[in-house]
Amino acid sequence: MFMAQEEPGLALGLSLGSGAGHHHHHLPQPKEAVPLEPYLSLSLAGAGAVKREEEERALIYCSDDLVEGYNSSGGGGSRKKLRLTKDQTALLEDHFKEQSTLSHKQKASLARQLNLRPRQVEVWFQNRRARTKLKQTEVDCELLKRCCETLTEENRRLHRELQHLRALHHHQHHHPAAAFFMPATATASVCPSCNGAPPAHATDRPATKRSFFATKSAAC
DNA sequence: AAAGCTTAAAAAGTTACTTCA
DNA sequence: GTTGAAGTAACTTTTTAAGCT
Repeated sequence: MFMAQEEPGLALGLSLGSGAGHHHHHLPQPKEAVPLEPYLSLSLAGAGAVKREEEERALIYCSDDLVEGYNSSGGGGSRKKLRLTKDQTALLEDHFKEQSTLSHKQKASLARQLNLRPRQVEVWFQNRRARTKLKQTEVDCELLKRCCETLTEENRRLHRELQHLRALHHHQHHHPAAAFFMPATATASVCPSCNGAPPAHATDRPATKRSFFATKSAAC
């Protein structure tokens, strides 16, 4: 289903009517109200050259945004992109650490603090969640790779041991007295990487996507 | 109770822009 | 100055979950 986005131009028209009230979850609700004041980036005391440059960038973006919008579909102008300042990102990160999703109230409050639109805060959180997930997937992937390497090596070792035992068996068959000198090489009975734990699939139903890595990391 | 519809929110996927080596 | 890769803000589409009829 297509969801209408919050267009800056549209927001200007709508923002006169409704305030940023709290809405009930999953009930039809009006478009989120957007503050009328210009969206300026954070300006903090003692800003250095780099910071001033960042702020200027955000300022240019924001004023354009108010005047003509930034959607690439509009008026031939290309979509402009804001780079959030370090302070803005830091505050967003702080909130993300506490909670990876936001209520309407939290979003509005954070947007006010940062002088951003609620939509920008929302997008930042969406992207941040995606980055977190991607990073976790990479970690999981690395874990599985290592697990695979360990098991491959173990498999090789067991094959060698099996060959050795077969050779011994053959030797004993032809020279029964040699059994007294059999070395104690037959040691492996449990996968060392699983540390004796019963395999997850022995008792569980097929793992869901979400639970798969949880069981995997416990075993390997 | 079950089925189908509607809605908002989140996830997934994509585009466009910036920065840096 | 140019180029390509990486990072990310902003966007679109798809999926999910909940409420209602």
